[in-house]
Formats: sequence, C-alpha cells, structure tokens
Amino acid sequence: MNTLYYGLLAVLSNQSLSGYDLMLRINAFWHVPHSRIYPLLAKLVDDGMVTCTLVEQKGKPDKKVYSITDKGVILAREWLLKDVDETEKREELLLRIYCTHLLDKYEAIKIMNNRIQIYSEKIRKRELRVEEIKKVSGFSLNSFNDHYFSSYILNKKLISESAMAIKWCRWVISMYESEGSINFLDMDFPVI
Amino acid sequence: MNTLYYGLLAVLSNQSLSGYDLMLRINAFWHVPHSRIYPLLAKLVDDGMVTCTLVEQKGKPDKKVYSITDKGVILAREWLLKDVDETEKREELLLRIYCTHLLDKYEAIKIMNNRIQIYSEKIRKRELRVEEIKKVSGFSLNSFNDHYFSSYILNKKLISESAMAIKWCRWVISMYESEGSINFLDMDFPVI
DNA sequence: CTGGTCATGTAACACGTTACATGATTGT
DNA sequence: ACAATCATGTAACGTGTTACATGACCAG
Repeated sequence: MNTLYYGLLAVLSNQSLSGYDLMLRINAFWHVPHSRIYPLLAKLVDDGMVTCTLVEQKGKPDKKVYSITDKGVILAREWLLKDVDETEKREELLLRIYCTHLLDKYEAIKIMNNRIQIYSEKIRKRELRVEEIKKVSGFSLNSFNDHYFSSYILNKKLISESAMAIKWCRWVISMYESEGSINFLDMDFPVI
Repeated sequence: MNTLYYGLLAVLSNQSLSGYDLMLRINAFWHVPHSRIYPLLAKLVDDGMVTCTLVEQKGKPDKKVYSITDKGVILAREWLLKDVDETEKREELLLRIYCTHLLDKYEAIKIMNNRIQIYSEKIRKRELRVEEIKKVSGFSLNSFNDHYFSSYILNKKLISESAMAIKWCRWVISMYESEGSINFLDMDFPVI
C-alpha cells in the first residue's frame, strides 16, 4: 500500500471516476502513467476499497467507473489522521489537503496546528544555517560564484516557503473557526 | 543517469566529500540511503566525473573522499542549463539552486526569468480553476466537508507558493543586477 | 555492555517507467 | 491519410528501499 494507493483513494473520495479520468486528475499532483493506475484499481476492488461499474458510451469506448466504498473512506481517513514525518513527500501533502472534506473541524484544526509546528522547526533550523553561512563567509562574498551564495539563496527560499505554508495553515484554521456562513467572498487568502 | 547522479555531482561541485558525508548533505534535500550512494559514486569515478582519494583517519575508519573533475563540472553545467519542464521534481529544483555558483550572471538571470514565466503560467491556470470552483459551487458552501472547500484551499496554497517563488526569483535577479559589493547586510529577502 | 556515530559495501525485493498492444471516433 | 483523444490492459526493464554484513571507537 504505497502513496499511489492512497492517492487513488483520495481522488475517488472527491468523486467517482474512470481509470482514464483518474489519471488526468492525479496528474494535477504528479505524473502517473495509466500503466500504474489500472493494476492498482484492480487491487483496490480486490481489497473492497472501491467498486466498479461498467458504463457504456456512444461515440466513445465503454468505461469502468470506480466509486469509493465505506471501507475505502475509513482507510482514507486513517491515512489522513496518521502522524506524518518531516520527510513526507510534498505530493503527499497536497493530496492530503485535497481530502480535508473527510475530516471534521477539530481533526482538521489539529492537523493544521501540527503542520505549523513542523514548519516552525524547519524555519528555526534554516535560520541557524543562514547565520552560520554569514559568519563563516565573513558577512560578504567576493563573487556570486562563491558557493556560500548558492547556499544562502537556497536557505532563504526554503525559509520563505515554510513561512508561507504557516500563513496558509493559519488562514485555513481561521476559516474553520469562523462559525458563520461559508461564503467565498468572505474567505480570500492574500497572496503575499 | 538519473536525478541522484546529478545530485551527487551537484553537491560535490560545492565541496569534496566522502560517501558518508555526501549522504548526510543530500539528506537536506531528500532522503537517500547509503546503499544508493556507494554504487553511484563508483559509476561517477568510472565515467571520469569525480576522482577518489583514500584518507586515513585516527580513531575513525578510513574514508574515500570524492572530488569533482573538470569533466564533471561540464556535465553539471549542461544539466543546469538544459530546459526543464513543468513536471520537474521539486527536489531537482532545489538542487539546481544549490549549484548556481557554476553559472555566470547572465546564465543565472536567464534561468530565473524562465522560472518566473513557468510560475506565472501556473498561477494563471490555478486562478482559472478557483473561479470555476466559485461558480459551480454558487459562491458559497453548505459545510467544510464539501469537496469544493478542499479544492479551493488546495488551489489557494499552490497559487501562494508560486507567487512566493516569483518574488524569490526577482530577489535573486536584483542581487545579480546590483553591480556593487556583495554584502549579506545589503541582501535580505523579506519573508512575507 | 549497550547503543550511537563513522564508514563502506552487497542482495533481495518492491516500486515505477517506458514500450508494446488494440481499437473506435473526431478533427485537420 | 494522419494525428489526437478516449479507453484499457500487459511486459520488460530500470530505479529505489529495506535488510544483511562488518568493524572500530566512544559515551552512558
């Protein structure tokens, strides 16, 4: 049961799709060829996580539409709620976000707070590294070809990414906490 | 010649390291076990990209220190300068940044401008998707469990990430363009 | 005396990619 | 005619992970 197994389950938790459509959808996250999707779908059916229905079409080949089962939703929720380590692949994080609808308010807020902790720790480590670079390079560089420059801009990028992620987490939490109506006009995440 | 092949070359372009130290360094980007590094290092030596020197140590086991060759630098530069597609793995992007010291001012600015184009296009597509979500959901949601909410926050996250990346690219360009002294006090990327 | 760090390597297995294979329909 | 899209599947190959294997030194 690898990332793609949960990936297919995650996408199917949003809507029922054919193997072909599933491939198109999951490509928004990362590239997956159809050769990996069809065998895994068979396994998902085997495991009782999804059901398959043949849909006949006119002008197009028939297709098999897959729908998530209750058992599948339970597994997807387990995967969403399990603790993640720092080395988690980015794609997996995006996929988890795409599944937030499977969580209740308190579960979602808890996960977001957890994520804020992880990003804060990352920033702390990178800030230390930046200070170290500044010190060992004597606070100035002879040229941009100095490898301290590469390290410096790389660390600055990682810090800004984590800071942005924290800001986004807080925005999501604030939406969950504002009890009122859920209106797109009231919720807009200011980009920078 | 896969990502790790260039990854090892990229790290070695910054400094000579043993297989063990190389593993520790590359783990800053993504997890790589030593079982993958040692065979690849042998291949890099075979291909004439790096040279190997045995360094005896007291109190610690002897180690093999690997250094990049001129041929290795040429290949690393080729890899850096080759066009990248949108589906490029994130790790590879970070690795490329870590190697900027191999590029001259004009090459680096060209790459940054190119990246800005890619991120801009990404934002454009995601903005369209957000507008679509707003429309089909009727500009409001019944609950946070609605999968439009998941899609909405996911797209917002991707947009903010790309926007931050563009800001970072512009910051790097501005540093390359400011001819004066290279002082860490003069260059600070404001996080959000 | 147990577990952690430094240090290098191999082997079995799981996972992922590219290529092969088929076939109807629609647009250029 | 030719290429692209929709639609599903298998096979060979290459990549990556986990486990096996060894050994000195140091700290608790």
